Amino acid sequence: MERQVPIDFVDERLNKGLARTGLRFTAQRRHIYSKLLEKGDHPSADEVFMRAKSDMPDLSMATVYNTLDTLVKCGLVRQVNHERGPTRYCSNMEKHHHFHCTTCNGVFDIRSDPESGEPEIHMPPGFEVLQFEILFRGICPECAAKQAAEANA
Amino acid sequence: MERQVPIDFVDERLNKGLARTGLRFTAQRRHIYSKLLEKGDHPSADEVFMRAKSDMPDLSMATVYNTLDTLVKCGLVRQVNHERGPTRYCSNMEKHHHFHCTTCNGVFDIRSDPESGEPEIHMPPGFEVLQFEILFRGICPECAAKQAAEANA
DNA sequence: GTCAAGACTTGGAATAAGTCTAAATATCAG
DNA sequence: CTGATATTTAGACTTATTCCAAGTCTTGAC
Repeated sequence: MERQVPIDFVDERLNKGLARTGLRFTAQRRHIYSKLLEKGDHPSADEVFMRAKSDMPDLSMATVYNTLDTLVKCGLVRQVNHERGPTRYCSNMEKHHHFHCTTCNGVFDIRSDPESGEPEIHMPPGFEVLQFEILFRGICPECAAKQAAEANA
Repeated sequence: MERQVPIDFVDERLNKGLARTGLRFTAQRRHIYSKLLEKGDHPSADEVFMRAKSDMPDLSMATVYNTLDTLVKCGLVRQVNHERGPTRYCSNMEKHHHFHCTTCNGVFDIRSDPESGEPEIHMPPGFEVLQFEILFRGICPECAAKQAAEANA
């Protein structure tokens, strides 16, 4: 299940992401990010902490939370919240969707078909979809109006 | 913003829902459910508590949590979790999707076009969509296999 | 109607997840 | 190398939710 992620790849991505936002490159950020990429699953902050701590024993939980937030801000990681419970993190930034198993609570990536430009979904075999929901994110009319008013002030 | 919800309507729905699962009709369940229907928004448990408590001062927070879970089980209410933060509740059970405003954190219902059978989405004017995600729920291959094995045992 | 059995509600204690704070440490530009 | 600033850390704190045990209400049987 473990993926070998070349450290240069981690460094390059991380550097780019951090540079974009003027943040610093640190050993902790590199370590946590590489742990996320290594196993491309959807761990909670707690799971990230345990995985990362085994190789970096002085790491603190606060740093894990800080770093995860940082990675999200840098656009290197997505937050995933589909249910009551701890936030999970997803290091796959390719356009994709999620499948949430209501039995084991697992989260699986479902990629949009990369061939076609269309948002065609290719559900991998074995997944039984009982329900789906589309979640839009953006700016609501009221907030958009406020922002427009401020811009004109 | 308040909707007048005829109490008979509340009672009928609630009765049906509870009957399906063998649960009892109580004053608290009726009260909380009618509060949810009255203002068709997406309140957190805490907000529900405050709204409901004003008319029913002895109501406890524990009952609000219990009742919300009960209503979810009865299929009268949906849980909504799109971000880190308290769970929200949605009493609109018609097929629809959600828009999450990243500025004010508000949640808005986006209905699937009811005319066409197609999952065509009609985004109301003023909403600026920056991103969207499809969330599937169901059973993953591993859990499905386990269930099948158990069924054959 | 009365009663027992079980369902429901309640307040408060307990837990889990995440945030905040202030001091120590690391990084970077010059 | 040094100062300015960003980052990390441990632990206290807050918030959201769950658990628990005692009391109350509902219901069906008589």
